Amino acid sequence: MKPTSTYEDILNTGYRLFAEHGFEKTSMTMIAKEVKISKPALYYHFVSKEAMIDVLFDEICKSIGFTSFFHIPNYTATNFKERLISDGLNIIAQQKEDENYSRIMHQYQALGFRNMKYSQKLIEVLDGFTSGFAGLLQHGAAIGVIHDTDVLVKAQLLNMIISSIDNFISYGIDCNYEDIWTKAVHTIVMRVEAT
Amino acid sequence: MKPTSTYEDILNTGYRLFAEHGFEKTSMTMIAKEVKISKPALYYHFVSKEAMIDVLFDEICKSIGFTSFFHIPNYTATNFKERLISDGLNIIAQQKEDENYSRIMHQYQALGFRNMKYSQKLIEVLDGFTSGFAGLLQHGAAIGVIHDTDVLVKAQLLNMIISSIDNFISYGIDCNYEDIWTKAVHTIVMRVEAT
DNA sequence: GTCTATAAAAAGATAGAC
DNA sequence: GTCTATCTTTTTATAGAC
Repeated sequence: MKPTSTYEDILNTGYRLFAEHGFEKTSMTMIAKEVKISKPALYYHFVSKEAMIDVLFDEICKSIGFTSFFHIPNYTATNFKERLISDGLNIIAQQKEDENYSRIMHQYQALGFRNMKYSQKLIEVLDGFTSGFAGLLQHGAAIGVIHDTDVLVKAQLLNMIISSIDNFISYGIDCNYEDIWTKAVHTIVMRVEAT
Repeated sequence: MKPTSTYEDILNTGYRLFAEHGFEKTSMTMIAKEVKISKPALYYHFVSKEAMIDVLFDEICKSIGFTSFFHIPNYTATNFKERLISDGLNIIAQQKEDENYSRIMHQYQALGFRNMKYSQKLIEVLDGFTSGFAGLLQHGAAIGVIHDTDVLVKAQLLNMIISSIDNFISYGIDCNYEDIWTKAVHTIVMRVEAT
């Protein structure tokens, strides 16, 4: 999958430049110059600009599923709430760390409006979070720490809050996201407990 | 602001083509052809492609503020919850109606990563929704229909849910958004009332 | 695997006539 | 206000040598 070091170098540089300037405003010339190789050398590794964008997309999609952040078996009756909060905070921390991630994902989202091959995967990821949260809440109900009412809607609300926090961070809006997520978990999942 | 009919024609066509193909993939030639005028005629009305994109952005921003959807004076003790739900459903209905809107706004959001003149206005709109919801909840607390605890966080959560619903709709994800918003209002704002 | 040189197409924008 | 014709720049991509 990654035979040469140049190949990896190109992918990393492409990731950064595409995030910074967008797909259209990033030319193959720019990438070649940044990697310090010639344009034909670049085309030796990637048959076209689109192919490079697609490989990059596949690589990114590998690491952003629900199961990359939430491991249901780790959730017990005693740690359920704290674990849900901290795993969510983990996503937030990761988004804050790499701001190129949000930028490039917005590019793929825009591409998705015109090409289903992008939107399909993105929808899969989003749906994965909803069903992931639903499974997690179901598990919480099974071990008796939360109510089992409206599980799907609650899962969708959690997914939407996490998605929006990511979005707001990418805008550069300065909120106390940790506080928001914590309160969201309390409000949506733990409404029967004390405030 | 809109002297000629051709001018409006260009703006409407630009809105549609930019939404469908993106800013970069929509050339001035395409727009001219679609409006059935020549390219120089197009440049007579808009000094550059960027100027056209900017005018379009201003026009859109005029109509998407919090106050376009929520009118606090209309909220009374008896209709508070129902009004909050129905005004939100109104936004959802509007997003569903014009799918070009979400598409073009994503383009502006992508531009905002590289040019503050776009992100600033977008952030203003988002912040406007948060402070708008906060004012609305404060009003609700003043007339005694909801608790006045965590008003800002609740406002941010409502904003995030509405933003995400818009986002999910633009992805083409098929949920019962009306149900989600209704439950969100019940859960976040009305948690002391009966389910 | 990498290079120099170059093709081929398309973009934004303008000159100047009507 | 609108046109035909054209300029200038930049883009993706390739031919062919090393």
